[in-house]
Amino acid sequence: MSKPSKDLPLGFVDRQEKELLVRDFIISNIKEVMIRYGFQYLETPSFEYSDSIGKYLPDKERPDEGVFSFKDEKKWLSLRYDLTAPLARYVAKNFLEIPKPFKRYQLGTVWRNEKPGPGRFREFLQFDADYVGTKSLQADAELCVMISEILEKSGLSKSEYVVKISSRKITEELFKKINLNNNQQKLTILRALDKIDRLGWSGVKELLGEGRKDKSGDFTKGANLSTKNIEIIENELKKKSPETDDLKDIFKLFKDYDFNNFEFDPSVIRGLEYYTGAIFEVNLKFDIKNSKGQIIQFGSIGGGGRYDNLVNNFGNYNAPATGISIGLDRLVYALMQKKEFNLNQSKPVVICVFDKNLMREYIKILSLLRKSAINAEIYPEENKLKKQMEYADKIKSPAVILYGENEIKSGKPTLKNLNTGEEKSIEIEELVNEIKKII
RNA sequence: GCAGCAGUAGCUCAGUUGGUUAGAGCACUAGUUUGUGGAACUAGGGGUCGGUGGUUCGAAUCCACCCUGCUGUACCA
Repeated sequence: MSKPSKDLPLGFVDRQEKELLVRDFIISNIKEVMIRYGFQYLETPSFEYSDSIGKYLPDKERPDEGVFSFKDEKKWLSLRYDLTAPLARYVAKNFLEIPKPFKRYQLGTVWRNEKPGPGRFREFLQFDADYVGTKSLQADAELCVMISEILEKSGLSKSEYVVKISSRKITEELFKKINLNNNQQKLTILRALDKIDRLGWSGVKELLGEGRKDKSGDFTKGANLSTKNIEIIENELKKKSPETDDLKDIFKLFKDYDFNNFEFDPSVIRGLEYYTGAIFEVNLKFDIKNSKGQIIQFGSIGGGGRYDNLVNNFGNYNAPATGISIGLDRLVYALMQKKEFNLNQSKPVVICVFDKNLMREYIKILSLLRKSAINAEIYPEENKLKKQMEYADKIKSPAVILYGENEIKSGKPTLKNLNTGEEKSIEIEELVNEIKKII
């Protein structure tokens, strides 16, 4: 009989305490900022009906790739791939009850059924803040300011990240200018423009024209634009300041907020078709390495934008909205390379067991310590002292308490400081004070 | 999906032009110390050499296919 595999499915990972503590630290910053900015906390389920999260199901055995799905009785269910679509569904469902505008934030795991890349997994934690029910660009501006406050609280300096901003309106006007109506072609163009930072203008121009062969030999079909139109696009997108009203307004607001860690970048596209206005992307400005020390194409750690029609997809309510999300695990991954976090939670003092018949005494000491808010535990069984010491050392315990034959006579346990190795004989009543000196 | 690289102990890796019984460091277990961790010393356990098939007297080593991982590229509502 073959044993169960200890491998994990592609793109899924175990996450250990060191990483989780950094993540918790960031989450606590997020919550603090969210409360300060007046966002309310929401949780929606992991599964939604597949059509609710934006996947249209063809008459096939399985829904399209990209999401994890299964068929429940008659309907297809899918694990959510982001938190924005569930929000739109929630707003449409509860439209009459919720405040307008509705500001909500959410932390939740999302799943994507696609090939994982460096720092990208098929299961990851996302943070998402949205502002539903207002067209005001003050909402968009505030989201950028807010995200930057979270990043800086979490340890990034202004020179280490930047919020890039563009607007769907820029490309729309561009399409008018070159008289383009073909939706498929528009998509191809947007995808091409999205790659400027990686491929540079030369690569992008190939993609706008006939196509591009990458170094792996794979050929990507282009948008087949004329040389003249490609030139128009290049000229428009090389402009250093925006000409659309929405961005002009947002930039004015940034000034009022005294926020300046942003960059106008018309190549920010974000692929998503539902964006209708401003688009944001949060980028790190330092190199990220993998476990082998190679510098990798890390991409952005988050982004968002205005999506004025998404809620309307679910019904008759009209709720313009704007939102931003951060991939928390990616942020943690990057942050841990940049900074030493000293977030080790204080480990328990270990009470060694010399004789299981003395358990009553050990538990007395244990209770005393725990009541005084000292993390403590009893080694679970009678064992060689060496074993118990090794255990305490392994978990980085600050101290052990020895209470055996020798100590029982005087009634005074020995407290051993595991950093210095120093041992002291101490009255039980004084243990708490002595331990507090150590930790 | 396409392409490049890789897969040898729990981890990091060595293994010569194909040649007996496949190694090292770290980790692990036991002991030196039956009441003392982190250091040292001694001993020990642990491998379908990613898998399957082929070439060969003989394969970790060569060939084919497959699987897995990494990196790039494509896609990402």
